[in-house]
Amino acid sequence: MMGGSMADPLELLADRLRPAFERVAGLAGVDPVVRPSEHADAQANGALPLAKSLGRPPRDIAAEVLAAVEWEGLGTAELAEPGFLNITFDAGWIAELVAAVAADDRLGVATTATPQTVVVDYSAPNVAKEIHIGHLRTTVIGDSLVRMLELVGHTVVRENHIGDWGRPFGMLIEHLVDLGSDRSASMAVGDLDAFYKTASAQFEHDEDFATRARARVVALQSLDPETIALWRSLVEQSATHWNDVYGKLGVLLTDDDIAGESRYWVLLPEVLERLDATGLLEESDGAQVVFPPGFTNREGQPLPLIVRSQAGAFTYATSDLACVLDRVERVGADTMLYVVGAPQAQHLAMVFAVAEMAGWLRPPRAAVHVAFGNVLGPDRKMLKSRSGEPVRFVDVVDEAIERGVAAVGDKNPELPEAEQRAVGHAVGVGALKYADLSTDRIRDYVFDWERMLSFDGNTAPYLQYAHARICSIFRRADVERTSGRGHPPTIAEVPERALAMRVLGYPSVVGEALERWSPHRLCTYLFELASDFTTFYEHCPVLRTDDETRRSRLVLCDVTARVLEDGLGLLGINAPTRM
RNA sequence: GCCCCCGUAGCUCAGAGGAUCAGAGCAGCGGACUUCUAAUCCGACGGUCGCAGGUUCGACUCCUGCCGGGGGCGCCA
Repeated sequence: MMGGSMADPLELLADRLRPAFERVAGLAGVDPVVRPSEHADAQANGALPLAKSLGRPPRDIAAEVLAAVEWEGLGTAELAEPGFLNITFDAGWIAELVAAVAADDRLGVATTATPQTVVVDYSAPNVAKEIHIGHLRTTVIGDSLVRMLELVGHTVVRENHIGDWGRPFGMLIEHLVDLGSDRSASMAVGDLDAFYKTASAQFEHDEDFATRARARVVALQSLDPETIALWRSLVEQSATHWNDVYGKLGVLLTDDDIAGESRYWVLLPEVLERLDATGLLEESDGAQVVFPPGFTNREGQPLPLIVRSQAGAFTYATSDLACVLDRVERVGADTMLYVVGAPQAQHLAMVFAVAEMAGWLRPPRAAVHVAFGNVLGPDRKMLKSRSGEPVRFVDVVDEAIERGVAAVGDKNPELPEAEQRAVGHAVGVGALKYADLSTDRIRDYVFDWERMLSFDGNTAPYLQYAHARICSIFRRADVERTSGRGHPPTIAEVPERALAMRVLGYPSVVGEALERWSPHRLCTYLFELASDFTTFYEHCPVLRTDDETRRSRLVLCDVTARVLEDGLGLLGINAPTRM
């Protein structure tokens, strides 16, 4: 799934060293273990692990490799004890690579040699329920993965697995009926949670209502036209609500991506039949179950995946299995990503295990749980509103935008008002998304407006600011951004070299982020890139220097800004040209 | 009780293909604005990488056991 690179000096170095290591070792497939180094541009550690198997001192191996490699045009290498090779690249070589990247619309990011169809399951709000802070991570992480996968050339199928089916819909529809169809239209703008709660409370306390609700479930499942119409209106009005959030947030999901539970419902009997046909289905306490090996319950007994309850109802496990079948057989998915919270790990592991047992999920076809931790409040507990309710997603996005606009207006009051709003929107939403994406997804993270909106440190505004400064340089320079592309810059000063090297690492980082399904890898890189740029900016005048240096540095500025913009784009974050 | 995840500087977090990785940002301290946007930069300070063992030439990184925090564990999704 790697993105791959055409210009990463570390990869090119590894390619150059590998044959030498293999020759010296007399083995194939030797890893030269090339890494960034503090003592040079790169180090090759490959001699160390080889020492034991070859029974030779690592320094002898390294010395032999050093002698066997053609260094001309690439750089110089030194041997360091006990067997490292420290490599310093020729400035001219780095400059040529930068020129190649700058001339490339893709900034060196190659398309994959093995394009796949990848289903990305993310966001998953519920019909007639408020979309809340708990949906932030899945939405933002999933969207970023979609963008990265598309960039490297995979066919991506977004699936928004909304909760739009099941028992609760009896009471929800009955409540809608009670409100009257004329009032139903206003539900979307009202409080969805209030709607759900009222229905739920009435279900518990009003026996008549509960009876109607139960009957309504039956009507729904027999696809009674009137009931379906009511159901559809609930779905549509809820969609309006979350589409509002998606729109403000700048998320790719549309109504076309909706693949809710209702879609899989018709496949449930087939799931059972097919499980039965494979002989996996067992009866346990009156329920139909499958026992995937390796899972135990409280008593240490085998833990079943229940696909049909005692009462004869299908479960969400059945639905998830149907989902696997659909994605494999209809969509033709090679890889299925489930961007779902970490607590679901066991459930998903069991579903995947059963799908494998049934032969629906044979390697290399793979299902991956892209798990993530919680969003925590300042008290380090799950973020809640003051009333103890989950925080509404729309409120968070609105506040982010408000804060972003306020910050921009505060820092740059000269900006025309319309631009202040647009830039503020990008800054606020960027800050929100970046705060979420920049932490290793498996961990919980602490939600903090102050920190995410700070212009210092590893934040979106800092990256956006670096980008805007570069754009400002070009406005002042009054030259076309494209003018220097393809011309090798002069790599003389330390900050120029550091910046150039960093730029060249972009494709590998995209590959790494995809390999681990971890956008935060890309965030770390972009922060380092922005830091390298500001150091360069402080120490290397671009405009106030001789023409030749100016031309050279503008090349670095241009390519840096493009990597920043492109990288932020992969995170779903806009890079304004002015802040 | 069993299983999963997390534990790195005062705070928030990187680093997990073993070695030349003890890192960044923030806060605090000391500097740098007749600016290419100081929304920034530079410097010093700051940690027995939860604890204890083990494997190895070498462990923040791998293994085992503890401790602490969070989560999951049959008919809700």
